[in-house]
Amino acid sequence: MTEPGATALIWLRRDLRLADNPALSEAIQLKLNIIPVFIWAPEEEAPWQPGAASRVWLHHELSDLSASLKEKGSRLILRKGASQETLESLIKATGAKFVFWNRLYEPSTKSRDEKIKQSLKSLGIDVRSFNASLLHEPWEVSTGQKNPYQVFTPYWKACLQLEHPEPLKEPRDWSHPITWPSSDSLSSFQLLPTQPRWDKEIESDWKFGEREARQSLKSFLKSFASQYEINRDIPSTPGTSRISPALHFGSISPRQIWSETKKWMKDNPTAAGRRSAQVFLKEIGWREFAHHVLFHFPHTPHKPLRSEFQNFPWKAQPKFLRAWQRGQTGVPIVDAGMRQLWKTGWMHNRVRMIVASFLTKHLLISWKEGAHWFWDTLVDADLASNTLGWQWAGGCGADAAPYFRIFNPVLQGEKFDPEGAYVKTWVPELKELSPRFIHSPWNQVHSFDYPPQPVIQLQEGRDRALEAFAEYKTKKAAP
DNA sequence: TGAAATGTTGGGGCG
DNA sequence: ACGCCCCAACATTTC
Repeated sequence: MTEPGATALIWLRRDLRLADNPALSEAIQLKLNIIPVFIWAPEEEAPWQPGAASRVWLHHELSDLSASLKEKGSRLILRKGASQETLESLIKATGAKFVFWNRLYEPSTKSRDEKIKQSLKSLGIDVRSFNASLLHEPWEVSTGQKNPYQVFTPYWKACLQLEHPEPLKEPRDWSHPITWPSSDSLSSFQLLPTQPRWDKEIESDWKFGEREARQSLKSFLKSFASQYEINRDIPSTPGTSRISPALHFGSISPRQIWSETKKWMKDNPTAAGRRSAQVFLKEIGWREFAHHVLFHFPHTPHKPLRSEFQNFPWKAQPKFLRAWQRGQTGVPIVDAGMRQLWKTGWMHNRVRMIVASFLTKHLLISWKEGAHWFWDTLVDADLASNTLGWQWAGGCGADAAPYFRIFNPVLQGEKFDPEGAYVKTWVPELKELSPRFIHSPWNQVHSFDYPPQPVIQLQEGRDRALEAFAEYKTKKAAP
């Protein structure tokens, strides 16, 4: 290891993988000595620094990536501290002439990275950034009038017209520096909880790392993809890919998903299978759309995209909010979802829509409260998707559900969890109830340790929401 | 990626 | 046999 090649820092962030990692591959292509670096600086993403569940995921992801790098004779250099100073001190310590990274798109990370790029360039460093986490850069897709899209369907149509590059192969090997800079320990990041070790449930529920992510995509395609169109709405079945947390931290990339799914479609020419695969890819599309919207409307994490909702009179209702958070609303499918989230860091997508509608419509609590709770409890928390999803539910976002589209949690339960299997898994108090009453236990006399009535009567909540939204609309129209 | 209210149709019971 | 009514099933409109 005495080659005289120049050294590159590969600043890893949410691209925690070796395959399809353009920053890494480019540096290898240039025959540079590679120093992979991860910097823990959560305050730079405030107020949306990784939440508690997200940190647990990150811990395991970093641990796995570190092991994979070791197998390659490399290392993952971990550092705590401000990103810019840390990079500068690493440059000083290693003599690196190159700093490569893959882009992030949130308001905070985007402006931080731009600033760092300028400042490193002024030091004479060759700085390059790449696209690793989106099929299409947010600025590559625009309407006929060159505006950003605000409606999903035309957005996705436009995306489908574009080329989708193949993912990069995992590099076999590359050059290492002669001496390594020092690294902090992963435990010094303190990503795992201490007092109650609530992370154990998450740890046993998920598998981490790049290899596992690709494996779970493969087994999803093999076992579930052909039935995805139907099964994805049934929360008691493993019908979804559950790939979202891996996508967030980049142990898998959307290009890899796109490419694998397209391959699968070629081998599975049944009409139903093809349709299902397209529906699955459309979900990847929603993620892209969310990044597109956040990039062009960076205020949306704290303000509604549709500005006419700016002063909507959401109610505070801390008691109801807490009941919702803890899965104690007395509405079975809502409580089941909220408890699944609390326990495993994940909630089935169909149920996310139901609990979000219940919070914003029946309880008239702000979408922002929901967004904050999800941010802290989801292992797949992603600012773009979280913001889009919650504004969709609250009716104030891009391509949002109109205010009168209110989910009835009883009907949703009966439709998508007809036997009550999902409810019984997460609300075991109700496991003796028959399917007939499982979604509306208040209709049957029982003595279970479960709220005898929902926090709000469903009819009353629905009527109140319709009234509130309608009144706000007319007030806006004639101020 | 909704649900409820309202409207329409047609089969069958029944005087 | 006929017309009336009921209501389920489906369609459309409204929130």
